[in-house]
Amino acid sequence: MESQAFHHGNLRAALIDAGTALLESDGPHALSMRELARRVGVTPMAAYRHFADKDALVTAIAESGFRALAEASHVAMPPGSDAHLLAMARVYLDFAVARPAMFGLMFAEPLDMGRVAAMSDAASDAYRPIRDAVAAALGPRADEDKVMVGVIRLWSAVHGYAALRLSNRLPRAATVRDRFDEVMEAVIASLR
Amino acid sequence: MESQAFHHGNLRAALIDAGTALLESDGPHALSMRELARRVGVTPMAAYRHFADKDALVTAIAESGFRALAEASHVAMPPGSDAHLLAMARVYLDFAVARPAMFGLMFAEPLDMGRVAAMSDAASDAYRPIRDAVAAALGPRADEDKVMVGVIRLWSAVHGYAALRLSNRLPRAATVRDRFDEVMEAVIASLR
DNA sequence: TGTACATCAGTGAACGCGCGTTCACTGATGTAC
DNA sequence: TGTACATCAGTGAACGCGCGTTCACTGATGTAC
Repeated sequence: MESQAFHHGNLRAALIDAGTALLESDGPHALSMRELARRVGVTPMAAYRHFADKDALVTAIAESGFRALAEASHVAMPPGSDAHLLAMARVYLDFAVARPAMFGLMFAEPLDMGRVAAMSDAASDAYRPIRDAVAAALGPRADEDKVMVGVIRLWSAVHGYAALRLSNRLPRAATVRDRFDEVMEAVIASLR
Repeated sequence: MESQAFHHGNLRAALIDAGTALLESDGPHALSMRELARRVGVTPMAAYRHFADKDALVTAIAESGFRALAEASHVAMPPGSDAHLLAMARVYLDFAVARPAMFGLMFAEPLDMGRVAAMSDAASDAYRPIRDAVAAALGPRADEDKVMVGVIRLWSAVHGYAALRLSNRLPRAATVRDRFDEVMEAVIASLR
């Protein structure tokens, strides 16, 4: 794929990929239209053929993060079991640890979910596995309201742990995986 | 305090205050040495008499946020009770909701706690009330390790809820205060 | 199968801007005698 | 109490930079006939 063609072929995807890489290696401040165009080997203005402005590109990058997270959340394991919930929690934490800048970007702004439809969809895709897993764990007798509270309890705990760990605000001893498992098991056990 | 004096008098504090205000009104991107100097009515270079560089100023602003949070965390209530823990959780959430940009800044970077001593102190001040409250709730028989796990469970839940709420990732119905109380009560009840 | 031409996806130069920070300086303050 | 002078806390002009975005353009592609 190194043709010198005038037409790039898949510039949109290439920009998002370059953005994802740059985000992780140099942080969110490094994300710029010019630098991404440079990395993809294209004129700054070429990006504007695919994104209305910088904000649109950044949003698309965050969106791709949500999609990756949603994909990783499909854990092959009997749904409804405690082990299933724990496995999903681990996926979430592992994602945050492996891609801290992306994780930060995804939750950085109150990205107006109404305005950016695709973003909203991607985020929902990430939300659904959690919801379904909790619903399965609580059993068919739990109504939607109970499921929602369960989701919030679990998600808050996992997200909070991940966020605090990334920002180095947790006591040292807490950052090893076993501590995470211990904490999550307690949360999960208390869910029903 | 509107003297036209050559010497400002308390430039350092004025810059931090202006930064706090600007942060909340215009977001973290708006924080700049030049703009803050402008707002305080001083030459851009004057700020460098008090801060080595921009990073130092921003860190000082985040630090002031931690101090404000720590101060607000001194809840007048019998320590050790569930109500005390719930009240502290509310303080945390209220802080995040009232000052979302500050909250974001405080946890934005893995602010190298070793490098910036004052920052580390301020963050510790914010941590201690939580720790003490959990220790009181668990009683004197709980060893330090047990307390730590309790702190992580509570803090993760509160922080995660706050972070998710600020980024608009929670289901709508979950954002009202009653839902928060419900969730936190469940967490607190399951602590011991 | 061949060609005209509309459309698509880039180029390239330029703009105005605000930023962090440098440098050399000067007015205000406070302390030693 | 008065004054010399070191130090402190600002000024003011300038730098170089990278950015987002504008404008007018041109080469490549693919479709209609």
